[in-house]
Amino acid sequence: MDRRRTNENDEATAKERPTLKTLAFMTGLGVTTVSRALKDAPEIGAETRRRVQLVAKQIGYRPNRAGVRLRTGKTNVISLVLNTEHELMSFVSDIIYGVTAMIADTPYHLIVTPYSRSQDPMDPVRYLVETGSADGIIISRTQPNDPRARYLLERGVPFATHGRTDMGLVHPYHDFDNYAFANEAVRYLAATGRRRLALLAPPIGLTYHGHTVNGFTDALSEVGASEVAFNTVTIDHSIEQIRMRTAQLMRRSDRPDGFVSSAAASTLAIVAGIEDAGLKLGRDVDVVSKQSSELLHLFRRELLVVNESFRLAGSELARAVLGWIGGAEPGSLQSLSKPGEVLPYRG
Amino acid sequence: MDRRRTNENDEATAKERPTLKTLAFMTGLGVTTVSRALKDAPEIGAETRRRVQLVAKQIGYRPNRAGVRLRTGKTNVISLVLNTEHELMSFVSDIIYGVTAMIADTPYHLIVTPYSRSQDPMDPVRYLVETGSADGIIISRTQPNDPRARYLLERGVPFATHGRTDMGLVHPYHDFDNYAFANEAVRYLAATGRRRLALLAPPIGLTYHGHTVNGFTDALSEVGASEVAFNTVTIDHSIEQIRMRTAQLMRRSDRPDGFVSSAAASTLAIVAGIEDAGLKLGRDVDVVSKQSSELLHLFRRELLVVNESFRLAGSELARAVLGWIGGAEPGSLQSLSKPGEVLPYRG
DNA sequence: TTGGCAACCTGTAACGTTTCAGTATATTGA
DNA sequence: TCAATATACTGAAACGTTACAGGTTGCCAA
Repeated sequence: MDRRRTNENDEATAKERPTLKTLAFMTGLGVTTVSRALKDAPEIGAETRRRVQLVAKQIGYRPNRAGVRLRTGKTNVISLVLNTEHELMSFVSDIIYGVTAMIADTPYHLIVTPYSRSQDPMDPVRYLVETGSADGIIISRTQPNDPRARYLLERGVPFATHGRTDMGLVHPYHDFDNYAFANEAVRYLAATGRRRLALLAPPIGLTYHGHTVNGFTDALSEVGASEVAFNTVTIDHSIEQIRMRTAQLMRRSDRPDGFVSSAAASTLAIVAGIEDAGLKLGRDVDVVSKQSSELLHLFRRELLVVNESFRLAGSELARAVLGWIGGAEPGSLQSLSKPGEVLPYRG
Repeated sequence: MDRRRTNENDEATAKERPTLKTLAFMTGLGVTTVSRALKDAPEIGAETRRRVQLVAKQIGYRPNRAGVRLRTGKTNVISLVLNTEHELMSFVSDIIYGVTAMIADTPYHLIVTPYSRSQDPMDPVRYLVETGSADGIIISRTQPNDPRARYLLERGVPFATHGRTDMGLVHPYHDFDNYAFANEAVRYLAATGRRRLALLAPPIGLTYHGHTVNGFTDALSEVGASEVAFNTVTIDHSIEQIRMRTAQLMRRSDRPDGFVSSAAASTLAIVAGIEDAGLKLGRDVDVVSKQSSELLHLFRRELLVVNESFRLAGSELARAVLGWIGGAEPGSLQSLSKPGEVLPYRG
């Protein structure tokens, strides 16, 4: 069916959505002039410009996205690429809010492009590039040698990564300083007398796994504490698995007296495992955990927390992508968020 | 700048993305024929049809979204409208996954359209409709008399609501049976001897506030238990406020011995408040709570939970919207999800 | 007066798609 | 044999936008 408007002439009191043609008719100008006037082109007279813009505002003109996109290739879309199995709930929610807050006053829309375990993480990225579905892309779960980043750089598609790469290539990113987090967590535990520490790390393969492990081990040797290996699970594992492994670990004679945990949900599992083994948090063992919302202290007061804002990450990532689209240098669009102090429960 | 391709003729080994014109050249047919062949139009010869489709698949032809959208008005977009202040974290994450899972094998993209406290909830909906930005809309935080639903029905825009309305108008929805939830929660508590119950309800104004309250009060009179008013806070309030109000309540002599809570995060606050008052969960008071992920039992084993799947909600809402777009009767696209049993901690 | 030039404006074409109104060829009915 | 009809295909136009290549004025210098 053809959805063409019934009033072929735009003279009728247009109930239809106004277009450049409508504006051209109303102002008595050509569509070209109207188009340029709306973008403040210098070859349009100042008075005409103001007049066109006034009328446009009055009748609520909004450029047709499909028209612009077809003609220019510009989609005015940012895509957030998410793994549907392994992203943290709080991550998804907060990063979306961060991104949408940043693009709120722009013409950009946010589309969410998912991929699942069964798929190559490259799939959604390739899809977006090949179909020209977005002007900019945000990817998470960044790897040291990340084929997605490499591919996007090759294609010249603006993007930003949540987490850094380590390929000698320059691109926008936002990252939380997980080295500092793990380092400070260890120091804090050591300062309270804990000497045998275990780390529940991010999944191997992601860049911040390395950062976290390095921060952890560096601090261990600096404070003279030792590590109790706990690398059969990562924060990608299920609650049940982490809990079971923790309980297992805590029943050994060489059990740790301190944990550093990279994710809040995993921390719930660690604590459950500790208690399964009949031990008591705060007495037998301390746990320092990252969290993105203020829930862990409700869970157990004895927990020690470090806050990481995913909302900030979302905003920064969106800012970076928009900046790149706007012509800024990719190298100038990198940010690293420092962890705050390790926080015990405050009254 | 004009981004027109350098090879004006499509004869060159097209490094560019193939279009109908490319296919037309390769098959020796006209673009019209190609277009129709791809949609299995009956007036195209069976052999030609197969040939075109084969070539299209071979070279990876994908219709240009902007072209289709400009010509037909079809956007192939579903928009999820979210409140950035009050949606639950788990809700956002799971509903997005549910929706994306359902639209994965369709040409649809999901865009997230946010609105904040300061805005009229109608704003994003009006924006979407006026700019024709989506073929279908999913809205949450549904009200008994919901102006968004009324508006979308008037405009004939396909949509589905998370939660029901009560305006005598028929439209697709998915809802969790919160009446049954509250009812069964009360019965369970009563069966364990609890007699003075408090309800932490959804925010007044949303339809499921009424459902929940009704299920609660109906069950109260059926089992002969009494209500302890707890309506100074709702699940929209902050953790701190709920906690404080709970503690306040629990210090009164006529304190409740059972709670029904409509959201997991709020339950954490309730428990904290209970403990602030020096009381013990499971001994002095029991709490039945909805949850959307299996975390509450890690938090306190004594909690009693009822599961609500937001992922299911996302899938069902997407299915409903797609169904409406596909021409199904709105009235046939309604679903109500029954709560499972109240679950105590299982070893 | 005229040529040159700046300032301001305009028509046409094109992006990729679908619909409309055909055309050409083969097939049928009488 | 010829017209009517069915089958298979096609060109042109249009959706709304922007880039290109102009077109008019009016003014100034020569």
